[in-house]
Amino acid sequence: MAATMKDISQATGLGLATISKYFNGGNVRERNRVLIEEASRRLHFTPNEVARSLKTHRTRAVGVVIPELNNAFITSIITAMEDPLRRQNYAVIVCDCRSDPEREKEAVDFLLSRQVDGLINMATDYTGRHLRAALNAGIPVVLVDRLIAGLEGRVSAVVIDNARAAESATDALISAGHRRIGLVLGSPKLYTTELRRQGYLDSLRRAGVEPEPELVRHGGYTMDGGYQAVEELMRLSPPPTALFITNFEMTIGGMLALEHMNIHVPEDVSVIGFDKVELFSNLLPQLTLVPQPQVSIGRECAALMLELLRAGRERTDRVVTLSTQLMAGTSVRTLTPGGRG
Amino acid sequence: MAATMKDISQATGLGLATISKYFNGGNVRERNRVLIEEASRRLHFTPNEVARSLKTHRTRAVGVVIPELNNAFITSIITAMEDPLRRQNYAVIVCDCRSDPEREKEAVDFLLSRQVDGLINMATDYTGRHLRAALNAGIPVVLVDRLIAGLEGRVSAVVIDNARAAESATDALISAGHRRIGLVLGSPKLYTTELRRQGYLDSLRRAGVEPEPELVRHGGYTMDGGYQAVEELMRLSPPPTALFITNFEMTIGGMLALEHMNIHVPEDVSVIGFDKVELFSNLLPQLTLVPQPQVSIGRECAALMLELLRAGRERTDRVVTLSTQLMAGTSVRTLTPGGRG
DNA sequence: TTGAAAGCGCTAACAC
DNA sequence: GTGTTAGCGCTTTCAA
Repeated sequence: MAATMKDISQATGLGLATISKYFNGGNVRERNRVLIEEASRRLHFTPNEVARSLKTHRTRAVGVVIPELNNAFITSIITAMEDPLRRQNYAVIVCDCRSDPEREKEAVDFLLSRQVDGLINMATDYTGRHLRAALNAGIPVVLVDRLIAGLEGRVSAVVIDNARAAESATDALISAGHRRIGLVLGSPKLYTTELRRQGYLDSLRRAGVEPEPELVRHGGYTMDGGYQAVEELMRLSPPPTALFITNFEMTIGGMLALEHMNIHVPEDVSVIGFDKVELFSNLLPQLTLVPQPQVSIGRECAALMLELLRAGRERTDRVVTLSTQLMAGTSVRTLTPGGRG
Repeated sequence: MAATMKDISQATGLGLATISKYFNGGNVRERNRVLIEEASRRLHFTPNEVARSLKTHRTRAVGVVIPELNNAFITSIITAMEDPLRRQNYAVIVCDCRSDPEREKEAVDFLLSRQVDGLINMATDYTGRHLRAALNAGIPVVLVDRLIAGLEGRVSAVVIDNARAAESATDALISAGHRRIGLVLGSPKLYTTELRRQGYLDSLRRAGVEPEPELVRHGGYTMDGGYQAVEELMRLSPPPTALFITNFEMTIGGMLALEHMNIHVPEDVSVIGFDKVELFSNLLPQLTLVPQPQVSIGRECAALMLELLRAGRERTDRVVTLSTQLMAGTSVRTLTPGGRG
């Protein structure tokens, strides 16, 4: 059994309150400080966080609920947020819900029963039903990557400028002379999917290009989905002269599809991808893409959460929108004004 | 403030003990069961796990300390272990130490102060110093992927048969007629590195092939490291006729190096890789490799931990070794007996 | 089966 | 600056 403050109290002859105050940064007479430190070392004492939590009603734990742990985009965000949180002595409890709304709700309830001080959530359930209990409990919630309609003002969030990102990518293709631009999106209804669709459509509209439904495909943000979507797009007649693929996995899948179909980039088709994942950036060295700032997203999340936690009841929820910028590679070819074939 | 048992007690007119017993699966009169359930629903009551932990000295939390969260091999193991643990109502607290022994020790201490019931660790510090406090505290420790010399009998572990895996991969190259086999390892001294080296050397020895130090390189298990190691190996004269690359990242890096050097597989050089990561299996479709059973590793870890947790003080630590099996692709070419060039 | 009561290890009044 | 004490929400004897 580990040593308790009582043990330190007995060993030093000091009262419990003094020991407690010492461990909470209070002022203690130099002589007693030494006594306490010595006894603590000798008895391997560390304050029991569980007891502390019960008393203070704060666990110094934040729950993180994500759709999938096995995903480089997500883990790089988590890695980035873990650091500042841990530095403030917060434990991070990660729950992966496999993109299942049912499990997502279970995860939230589970975390609430563990009395986490705050919740960070890349939401699977776009209705936000799973968060109700957390909101009722009054703990701060920070959404990441995806906003939830109807929760405005009740939660904070960190997102990127999805619509603008998609718009400027499409703009780039249009200014290179492309008119027939294939779009590969994630699952319908997902926050990011819809905003990226919006940006694409806005760009087309401004350029006076009539959107063609057959050019828009859903690849479910998976590699297989991307593969299939690109394959289908390139089988159209005429095929698109350019593709905009809106996440990392689908971009990899799409590039594979092109390779297998023996279609060259950018000679036969121009491509703009999404996300830059460290490990694999070398795989697609020359791809023009919209990198997401995962590290900033993660840090911003942590900072926002810490701020909310500090503010307590008087907190003000807010949405942080990070901007992105197209990163030019050599995968976009400028079409000569004359022709298309 | 959330409802407590006291509230339920008042609402139902029952004693605290009865409520508690109900929530711990004890027998309660039917009429009271209904009362309790009704009141709990109405007041949104869930037992406060923190209070429970303080009383029972068990937090139902296990700490997981890993070198890096941003790693597909590791996340697939964690994903696999999270499931069974959560099903038993255990929280999983993951700490990533960035392969820094200092941070690793901090993570262990942090988790101990949170009174985790057990520790799962893919160790960075091969001396095991960081685990001392955990062992003193008497909580079960399960090592994953890497054993630590000197801790035998005091910890459990789940590993693969590294030496045999490397041996059979090398055997395969040797029976295909290769004698000059380049080996790309992780960092020296790491458990897996040394055993894989061992297996390679054993295979050569049995075949009567003199090992050549210049053919063994360390790529630090990173993609860049693999790239560089393979580049160096292929610049030797004569270059090796086959390569055995001992993890996933280095295999990707190595394949890139070969591509950039315009060296074809298997025409110019045979390759056996390591690890199979779902997302990217399609990238190297025909590669002969040694897949690690990440899912089994994760599940086995969870099962072992749950077993140790159940056994309490009378637990018996043990090491689970999972076997691997070479997965044939088309990246190994059989050399004709006559020639080498 | 149920209830009263003690106590897990700590914090925070409050009095000194 | 320090000590005394009540109590956080729960589990667990023990007696009824």
